[in-house]
Order: sequence, then structure tokens, then C-alpha cells
Amino acid sequence: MRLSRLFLPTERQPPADAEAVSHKLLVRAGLVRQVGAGLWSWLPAGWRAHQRVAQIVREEIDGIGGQEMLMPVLNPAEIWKRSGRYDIDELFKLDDRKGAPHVLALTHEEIVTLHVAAAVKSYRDLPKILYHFQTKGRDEARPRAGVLRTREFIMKDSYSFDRDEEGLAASYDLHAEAYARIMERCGLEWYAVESDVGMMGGIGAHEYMAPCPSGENDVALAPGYAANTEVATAEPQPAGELTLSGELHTPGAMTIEAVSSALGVPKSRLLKAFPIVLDSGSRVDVFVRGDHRVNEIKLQNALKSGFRPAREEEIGRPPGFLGPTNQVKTVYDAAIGEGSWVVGANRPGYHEVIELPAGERLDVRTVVEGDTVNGAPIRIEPAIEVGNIFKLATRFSEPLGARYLDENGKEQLVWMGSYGIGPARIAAAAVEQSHDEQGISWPKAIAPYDVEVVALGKPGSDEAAAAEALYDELRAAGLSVLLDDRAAGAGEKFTDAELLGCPLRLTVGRRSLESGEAEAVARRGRTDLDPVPLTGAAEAVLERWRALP
RNA sequence: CGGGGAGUGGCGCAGUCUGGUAGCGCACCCGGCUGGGGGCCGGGCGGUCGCAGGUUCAAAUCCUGUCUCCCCGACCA
Repeated sequence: MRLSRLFLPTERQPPADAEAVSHKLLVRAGLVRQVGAGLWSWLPAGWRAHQRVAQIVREEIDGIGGQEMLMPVLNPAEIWKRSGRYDIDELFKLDDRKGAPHVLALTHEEIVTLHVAAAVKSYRDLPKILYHFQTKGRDEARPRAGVLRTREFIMKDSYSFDRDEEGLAASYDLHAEAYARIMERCGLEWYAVESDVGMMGGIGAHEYMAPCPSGENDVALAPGYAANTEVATAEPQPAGELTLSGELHTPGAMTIEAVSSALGVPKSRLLKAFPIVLDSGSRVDVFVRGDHRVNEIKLQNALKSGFRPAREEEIGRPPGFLGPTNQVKTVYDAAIGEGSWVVGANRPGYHEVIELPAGERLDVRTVVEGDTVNGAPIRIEPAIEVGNIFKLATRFSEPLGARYLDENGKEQLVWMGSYGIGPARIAAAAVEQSHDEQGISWPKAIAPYDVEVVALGKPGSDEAAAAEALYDELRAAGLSVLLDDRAAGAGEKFTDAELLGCPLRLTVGRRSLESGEAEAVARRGRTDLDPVPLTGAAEAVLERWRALP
């Protein structure tokens, strides 16, 4: 492609409201443009990067036996009502001209299960892996960070159909292996973490995370351990010393901070009350250490029930001075060992020291930096979720009637898994992870073009002609090449080339005509490589190309 | 949904407090010079000041309403 003809609107300055690096650079390099909140167009060069990611994904899913198809974005509401997902807030809902309710699919479990339910009758029809690349609509409460969290995006979603749990486990493992290859091929720093199964139920899930500062998830990491902090478990750091006992006068001290400093007791020796009401209506007081926070997802999972914070009148005791009481069921977090603890005395102005025996504990707190896993301290870092794999079990096959007959003629439910990956997020995460002051530094497998040839000298000059010849030869050799043939100064061309971030840059100028060589520079690190001959360049360029990291 | 911020030419901004001919840099167009790190000179094009209503002789500026976008939080099959 000739840069003089490419629709690549670069900007010297980033959008004023951009925060995330990928947002700034993707816009500045002319790869994406915003249409509305969470709505983005991919411009030609950006779309090439997106497509290269998609092609890698396609190859790997095909490689585990996936069959590509296409399902519609617009779905009749009825099937979403049957699956029980119609009431999700993120679901875009609309009526057609006849007034019939429709939705924009968030994902395609409903539709794919519909087809499988209609067509699969026998155990002989299983297993199957079906997938497509299709637009997803999600009415996000808060789109953000450019292309990292949008209301419409393309997802590769695949679905596995097996006859039982073991079959599902095998399909799940195939996807895990394919996803690992995808992340590697895309050049991402990544890890798979245990994740919450969410409101979807299901029996297991992993997320594929790409660490980056603009990430929305916090991931807890230790050698051999990686988990979303939504579900992470770790050994707490030891609680501090407590020498007080009995009743303690603490007027006005209603926060952990205030009690801690008023009494001179470390926060880790205080207990914090979290009064809740379960879905069943029963009241429960949850206690965690003063230096810890309740993790509502872990709490919900541990209680096996949804809950909401209790209202003041439901608590019935003075806020700020809550302690355990016989009237309300009590749950202690696992970090609360046996021993003495400072708790609220259930009357204003007083706390007290109580002795807790060993007993039942539930792990319901959010881990913090420095907690340990197998003796090693964890660190917590932000990451963006670029893919997920999920054991759905019979969550959809049951309501949508996906059943088969086994060898004994007995009807069985199909066991399903669902597996998503977002090429746009992979591309954006790559930018987050691979950039410098000058711009993007694409991993070579997903760059918009493999090589950018910068032609110096005026259009029509000998230099330009030599650059043209090089351009033709490299394309003939199978490389994707961008030729900067604009009538612009050298500085502008180099600057734009570094902003766009193609992995290899070749410069053809007056020096080249004298030496018979084009200079070669690797974008990553902006490191000079051995120059390549102007005539018969293809082999030398391919060699440089292969040697790039 | 709560809190904060912003809408002025393609991008980045000033002007708004204190009403009086809409401005700057970059980009763009034309001519010339230059041609290995966003170069120089000269001449140009381009704006319903988010939208609606109101106050006023006069509104980008004051008042009311409204829409949109961004950031933090809540939320996140």
C-alpha cells in the first residue's frame, strides 16, 4: 500500500480526553476513530491489525476442530426470555416495525443452542465445536479507555457440545491450549487466571489476562498462582499485637481508622462488621479484619446466596459500634484466627475485647498485596481481560432443550462450554504493552504492515524510483509493505513511521543510491540492523524479518 | 445511577468572570525554496461558538432547559 493513498489520518496530538495509552496511540496513528460513547470505527490500517489477530484466532480454533459459521446479531426476544437472560441490563432491546420485541445479542449461547437442539439427536452427533466472529452489543454502564471497553465489538465466540462432564472438560482443555497459542502468537504478555463464574452459574472459568496499566481487573500473582482478585485466596499477613482487654471507651470513634488510633491498636486486631440481608430475607453480620475488605463476590459464593447490604433500621444497633451479638447469625472471615479481637460493643461510644474460639470460618475477604500463597508474597497488578473460557454445563441446554439419546436410548442433556476472545482488546492490549515515546511498536504477527519503506527525496527522484523497486520486490516475496511515497520531509516520514509502528523500517535515500543499500531499523528499540542490498533485497529483508523478536 | 469535568474550523487551545466586528498553533489549499528527524517564505480556504428558549439595542460571553462526550466510583453474560 502506498501511504499517499492510504486513509491514515494521523494526529500530532492525542484527543484531549484520552487517558489510556492505547486510546491515545490508536487514535493518533490513524487506526481508530470514535463515533459515540463506546462506539468505534476501525480505519483501514487499524482494521488490518484487527484482522490479523482474528486470523490467528481462526487458525487456532480451526486447529482444535472448530467449525466457523455466522449467527445474527439481531435476535427475537423470545429465546432470551426462555434462557432467562432477557432482564440483563446490558442487553440492548428494541422492537421491530410490527412491535415485536428483539434484542442485540450479548453473546450467542441462545442461538447456537437453538441450532444444536434442533439438529443434534444422538450421542453420535457429539462432540461439536461451533464458532463465529460476530458483533456483540452490550449497553455498558460506562464505556471507557478508548477501544478497551466498548458497547459494540467483534468477538470470536465458540461453543462446545459434549455428552457429559468429561467431554466438556476435554473441549475446555482444547480451548485452553488454543488460547495459549493465540496469546503467544499475538505477542502478548499474558496469563490465565481463575475467575468468577458470575451470575451465569457454570462450573469453572478462566480468564486470559494481558497486564497493562489501563486494565480494569486486578490480578493476584505469586509463583505458580494467578487469580482474579474477585476470587483470589491467600494467606493473610499476621495480625498485630493486642494487649488490651475488657470494655473500651471509644467516644466518637466510628471508623476503623479512628478506633485504631484512639486505642493504639493495629487495624489488623480490629474486626469490621458488614451487615447484610440474604435473598431469603435472613440477617447476617459478616466480620473481617480491620485491615481487610469484604469481597462481595467471594461472599456471595461462600454463602451460596445473593445478598444486599442491610439498611440501618434492619441493623437495629448503633452504626460504628457493631460487634457480634446472639440475635444475628455471624460469619467470620478465614483471616480471623482464634484469640482476642477488638469489636464494637453494640452501644454508642464503646468497643470491647472478645476472645474468639476456633470455629467455622469462610474466606470472604479481598486479598491484599503481601499476603502469601505457598509462602510467597503475592503482588497485585492491573490487567485487561482479552479472553475467557467457561464451563456452562447444562445452563443453556436445559432451558433450550438441547438433548440427545445415549447408547441406551436414554435422553441426556448436552454439556456445553463457551469461549470468547476479543480481537480488538488483543490489539489494544498489544499497544498498551508495546509502545514507547515515539508511538506503537507492534508485535510482528499483528502489525498492520510487516515493513514500511520510507522513500526520501522528491517524488519522481532516483531515490523514489529505487524505493518503488524495493517495494515491488518485497511484496512479490510475500511481505505486506507500506511505502511512504508522500512528498513530505524525512522527519515527518520517520515520525509517522514510528507512530504507526511497523516492525521493520527500510529507508531509501541518497545514501542508499551511493552505497546500493537501504538502511534497516527494527521498530522495537529503534535498533539499527545490517543494511539490505537494493537489488535482490527480498532474501535479506526476510532474514531480518525472521530475526525480529 | 452518584460525584467531577468539558463542548469554539480536521486536531490542540485562548476568548466567557467584566456582553460590543470570533482568534492562535498545527493541519489543509496555491506559489516558491528546501529535501536524512515534524524545515523556510509569501498568499489563501475553512467556524450555525453542542442544541433550544429567554434577557438585551447587541450574546461564544448573562439566565433557563436540554443533548453529547470524558474521568472517578457503582456496575461489568
